[in-house]
Amino acid sequence: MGDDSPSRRVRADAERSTARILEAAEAVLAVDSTASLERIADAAGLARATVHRRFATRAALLEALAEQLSGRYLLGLAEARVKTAPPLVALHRVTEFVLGLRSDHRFALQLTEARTPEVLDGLDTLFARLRDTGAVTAAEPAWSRRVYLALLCEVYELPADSAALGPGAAADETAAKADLLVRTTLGALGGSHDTAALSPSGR
Amino acid sequence: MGDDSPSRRVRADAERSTARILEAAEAVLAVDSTASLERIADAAGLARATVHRRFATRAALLEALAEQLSGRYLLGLAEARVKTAPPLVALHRVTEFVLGLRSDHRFALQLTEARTPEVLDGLDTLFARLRDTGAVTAAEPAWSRRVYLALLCEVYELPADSAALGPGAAADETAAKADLLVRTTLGALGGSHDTAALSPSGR
DNA sequence: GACAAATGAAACAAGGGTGACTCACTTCTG
DNA sequence: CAGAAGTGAGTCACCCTTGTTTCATTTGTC
Repeated sequence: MGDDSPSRRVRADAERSTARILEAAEAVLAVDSTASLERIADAAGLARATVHRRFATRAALLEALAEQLSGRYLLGLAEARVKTAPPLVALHRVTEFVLGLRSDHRFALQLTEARTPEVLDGLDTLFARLRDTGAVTAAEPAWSRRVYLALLCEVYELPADSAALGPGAAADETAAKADLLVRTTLGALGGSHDTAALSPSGR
Repeated sequence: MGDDSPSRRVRADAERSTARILEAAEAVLAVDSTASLERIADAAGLARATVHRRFATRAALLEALAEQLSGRYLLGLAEARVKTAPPLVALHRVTEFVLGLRSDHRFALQLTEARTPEVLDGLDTLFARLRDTGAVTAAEPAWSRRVYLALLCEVYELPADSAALGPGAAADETAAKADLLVRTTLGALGGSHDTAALSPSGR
């Protein structure tokens, strides 16, 4: 799916343009999901015609964007060893990974096509394992996943100096947010509050 | 603000039209917030011209819609005695009231103008009182409010037969959802899990 | 029943977004 | 350096939405 036959070469700056378009699209659409292609092109520092050359239609651009976002999430799930690592550890790792992304998650999660079945399945198996461990009371993984994602958006948009993050949050914002999100999610889902065993000494 | 001078009479069917427009707008815009006025008019069973007669511009319609929604929330807060009743009871009452509304809350909460300062303040004082009671650990009412509203959307969209609602949910769906939401919120915010004292025998 | 209010249908102009195309120009790559 | 790939700027047609207006018709209300 990557390189073609040697006959047709893809120039380096063309790929750079594509990346810049996707980047700009994510930033602009996060603010206003109805923004015109021209505004996206401006944000990317390119002409609108160039956007059309990369992505034939607006829908194609959105699709590519969704695919990219889904890919990032999948990578995070894989790196966290969602299926094998101790579920609490995996949850923490996924959370830190996702919060570390520059994506605007409220936008990303609204993008229907970004919620790939694979991503959802990954989270669901994680929450199923958390339930089997007893870390979570909620029976339905799908429900747990929804709660987690909803809280993810709220935590993500939390200002860095919020008191909700606890003391010393400025030191490592992402870690503090991950702690808060894990704690809040487990509490919401009726877990036994043993999260202290996770955050303290280790890192 | 209701009746005018006797000189100008507002016919009954006109008010009915206005109500139908707002109703249809809420339903249609909840699905697609960029839906055209024509689709709203169709859903209301009226001509687009009539919509324009009631609301000069699209913005005016949205504003009226937001005002209506905000009014409903304010009514719920008032009826729950947010400022005087025992906070846990008030929280439960607000929740039941809001879940009983036919509004699509995910849409309503996205509608910026519907989040009136009054509504936000009402919730914030409620969560401040919950914190003072010890029912909630989270220090910042604003954070508690955000968590509550985020979970509200998820609970609201939960299918009636979801296992997350627990046994016997079909009996009174709204009550079951309210229980779930209160329990989940208090858990998320680190409350002492004494919610059993609320739901069982009373109602 | 009479009068005024309200509506439906239709046409209209204005504005904006999308997508396709051309052509001159710049920038990579071999 | 030479040719090909990529880009910018401009134009064009098309469609959809918004907002306005007109006129015949229906519907409340007194």
